[in-house]
Amino acid sequence: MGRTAGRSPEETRRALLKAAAAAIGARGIHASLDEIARYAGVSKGGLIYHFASKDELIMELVRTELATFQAAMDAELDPADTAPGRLTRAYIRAVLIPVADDEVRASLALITQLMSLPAVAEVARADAERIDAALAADGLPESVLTLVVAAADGLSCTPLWGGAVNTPADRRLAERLLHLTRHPELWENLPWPPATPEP
Amino acid sequence: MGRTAGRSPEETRRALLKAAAAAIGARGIHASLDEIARYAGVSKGGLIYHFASKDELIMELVRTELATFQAAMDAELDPADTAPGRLTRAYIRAVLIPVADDEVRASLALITQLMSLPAVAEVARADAERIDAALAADGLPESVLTLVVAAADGLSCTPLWGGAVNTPADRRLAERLLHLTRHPELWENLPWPPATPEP
DNA sequence: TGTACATCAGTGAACGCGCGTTCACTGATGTAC
DNA sequence: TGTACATCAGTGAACGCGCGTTCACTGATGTAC
Repeated sequence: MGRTAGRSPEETRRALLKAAAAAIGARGIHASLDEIARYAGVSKGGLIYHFASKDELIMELVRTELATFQAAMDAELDPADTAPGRLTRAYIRAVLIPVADDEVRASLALITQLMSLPAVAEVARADAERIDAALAADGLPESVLTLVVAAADGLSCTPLWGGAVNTPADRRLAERLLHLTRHPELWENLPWPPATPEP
Repeated sequence: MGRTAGRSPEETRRALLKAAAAAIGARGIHASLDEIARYAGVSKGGLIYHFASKDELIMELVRTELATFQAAMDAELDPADTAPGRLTRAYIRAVLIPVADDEVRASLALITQLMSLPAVAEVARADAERIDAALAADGLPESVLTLVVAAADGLSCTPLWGGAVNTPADRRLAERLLHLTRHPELWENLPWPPATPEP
């Protein structure tokens, strides 16, 4: 059989990426090409027509995932917000975007699966470095930025160990983190003990 | 050849687990049994004598990793510290134990590799639930516990995305988190805006 | 507007290789007498 | 204290299966004239 009627090649390609995300998230990085292809409604050969190798398919999947997070951050960036910390606020909101538990878990499962390939880890590392640099230039005091980013990251990676996500306590913490980005002096002016000197 | 002189079976077994941790951490969950066995100085058959299947080897590795973290927490538990939050302080110290960057990264790489197997994820989830329950009963106000645990988790999972670990800013944040567990009112009494009502 | 032809978007069988598992065998160690 | 025998702690070859990749082939689509 030749070209399947009723679907453009681009749609087939997107279906393959979506099937790859679902299969790899659910069954691990060793989900077979046959499985992925069948899930997208094509043969293994059809998959290989669009992505010359499994590596190519996976790298393309990674690029779309990273782009999706960047798009989420852009969407959370408030044009009316010009105060210091605006990017950090977008980051917190994007990281903690309230979606279904299962979705968060599936997305994390996919990412951890993908990260097991060194080539993927390298691409992700470069992307993380870019975001870190942008956050560092966002105008917040370092101590508050460190706290707020660490806490947001911590909330978002909890499901990695199987914990619950987006509990009421989590949401209240998120609110407070956002508040701190607008009033960093609250954190900085707490009566901290003197820092222990570096050895 | 029969039993290799100069090493007890228990030592061989431990060497195999150590080799498995190194190989899986470095080359992923698909590190071959042959590779692991050779690294421990035995044949593939010798490995299978100690662990009947790859699954059994991996599950044993998981159990030792979880036990190692529990032991680290126990070691950080200060017997002289009887104030509320003592367990939480041990948790923070255990999670952020200052070791070499490479070690942290290797350990996280191993864990994420292992977590890709559903059976492992289930065991880890149960263990995380047990620790969460213990922390919840540690006598700290929920809001402070949520903040402190999230921030500690966030600091410790940063290398997952390739970030730097244990920077001066990180260490200062860790000090402050520990301080907050002793003075939770500092956090609670900040002038927070009223919580947004649940929809 | 039909038609010939090139290219696109696949199919499905076959290949080959890596790897987990099985198995027959063996030298060292422990133990009963 | 020597000796026979069972068991332990392995070796290394072979098997078989899953899976990524290759390849010959094909019907649908696009395009020049």
